[in-house]
Amino acid sequence: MRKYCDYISVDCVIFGFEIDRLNVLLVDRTLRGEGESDIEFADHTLTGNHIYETETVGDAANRVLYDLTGLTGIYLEQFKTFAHPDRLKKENDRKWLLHDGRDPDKRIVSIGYFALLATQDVTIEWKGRNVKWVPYHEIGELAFDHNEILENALIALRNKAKHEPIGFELLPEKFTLSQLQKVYEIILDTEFDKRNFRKKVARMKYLIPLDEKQTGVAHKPARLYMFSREVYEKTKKDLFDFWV
Amino acid sequence: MRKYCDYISVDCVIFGFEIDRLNVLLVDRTLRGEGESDIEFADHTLTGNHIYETETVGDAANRVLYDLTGLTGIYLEQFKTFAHPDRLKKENDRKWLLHDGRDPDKRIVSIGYFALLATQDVTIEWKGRNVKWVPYHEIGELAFDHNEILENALIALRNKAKHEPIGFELLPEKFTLSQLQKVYEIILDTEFDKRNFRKKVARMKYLIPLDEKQTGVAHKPARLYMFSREVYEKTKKDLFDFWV
DNA sequence: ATAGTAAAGTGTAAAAAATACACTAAGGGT
DNA sequence: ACCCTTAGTGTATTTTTTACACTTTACTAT
Repeated sequence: MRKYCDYISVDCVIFGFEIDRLNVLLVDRTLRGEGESDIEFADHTLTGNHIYETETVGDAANRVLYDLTGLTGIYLEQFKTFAHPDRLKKENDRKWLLHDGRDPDKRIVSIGYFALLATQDVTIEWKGRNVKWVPYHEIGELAFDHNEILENALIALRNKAKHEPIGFELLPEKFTLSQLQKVYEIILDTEFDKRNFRKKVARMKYLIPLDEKQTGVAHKPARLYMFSREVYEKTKKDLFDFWV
Repeated sequence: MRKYCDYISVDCVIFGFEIDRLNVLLVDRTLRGEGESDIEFADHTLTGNHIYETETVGDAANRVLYDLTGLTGIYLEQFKTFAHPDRLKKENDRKWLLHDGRDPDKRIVSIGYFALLATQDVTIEWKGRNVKWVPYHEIGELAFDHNEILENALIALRNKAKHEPIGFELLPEKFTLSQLQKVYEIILDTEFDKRNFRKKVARMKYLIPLDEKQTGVAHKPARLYMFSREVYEKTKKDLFDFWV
């Protein structure tokens, strides 16, 4: 059996977009005592794990993602590493570490990744685990230093989204322009004018209009679009955005 | 005496700009045998060190920077973490690790930082160490995985430079517009039209023109400018650069 | 003093992009 | 047939980008 490296871990901030919300996949940790309703302690954490001794960190992040969602090939990006000497020294942290059979005194490096996917891509059967989608703005205090990791993930996501077309990763393969606009409005916490937004994206050749329309909606169905990574790679200008 | 944490290290890619070159501060490692000119093995590495058991990673990076340059308050940014299981398994790596009294079989996480400063800010007395400036394009094969770390540092620097005003960090406190233009041309490996560049930066209020001119040049002396971080923080738009 | 030289500094016209703004079209639900 | 909801579209104005070449200034060498 493969052994874990007991001082390197990955934490994945799994973002999932849904209609008009940005969700994060959290692990619901509830320890019960003797009686069924007798909660000893409860906490939420990001998804994460130690890495195997011979595994790359990227592979470990993909493994965590797969174990919790059943998905592969998901957009995943390393954004920051957390190694503060006191990062696992909050009130309950010691309890959880002991409960997980980890050495609570060991200094653990956690390498942060964020993942992007459409909430509905995680199917019911996987949701049965002790894992759940929580809207970003409703996330309270998390165990360990996971609030800090989460904040940094959102900052990284924002910065990336401003300069590279990754909003698509949060949508199903086929999407409408209104959905795309909403993704950016939510990530960047702003609003765009519909006509100007469309004028702008119309210039991006990697946004492919399909001969297909939305179905099952109680209003004029919108045209569907796809993102073409190939066209993007070919046409992206290595632009000097300059500092503003 | 403080103990090192033997599995966490920082590597600093220290960029220094000079006239029309981007330099990197490298450690010259040459081991001699019995005779003085009898080189056993020689290599170059980035600057780095293990972190102390109770030290933050950022403090460790600043410490490395201080030990090698005597400078404090330098622009420093974490850009990526390297933890591949085989990252210290090249030909000579084992020799160096043993030579440094490190366990060659231990998997070591290295957290990468890049630092920006003006080459001339590193004074002669510090240069006496086994450390030297090497122009980026003249850097050959480095020990360990340091070429990979270096490449990633440059990519991170480029991306950052496109979207945030950090070119100033590579210049002395007072600089000319031509120097600023050169910095960006070198970092981004491109050329700008002088008039258009000036028109563009003229809009940035945090670029403060001084009532001072260059001295000691054999041509029309240029006006000097300063970067005002305060004005920048106040006036920066949280702009949607959008993806191109 | 004069001429040479090296980089500084400056303007304009044309094209492209950003901004502000409001109505009609289409389809499903009742 | 009517209503509800979202899709989809155009124009005028301002701002930004782009392409492009000559004059100015201070020092240097004679």
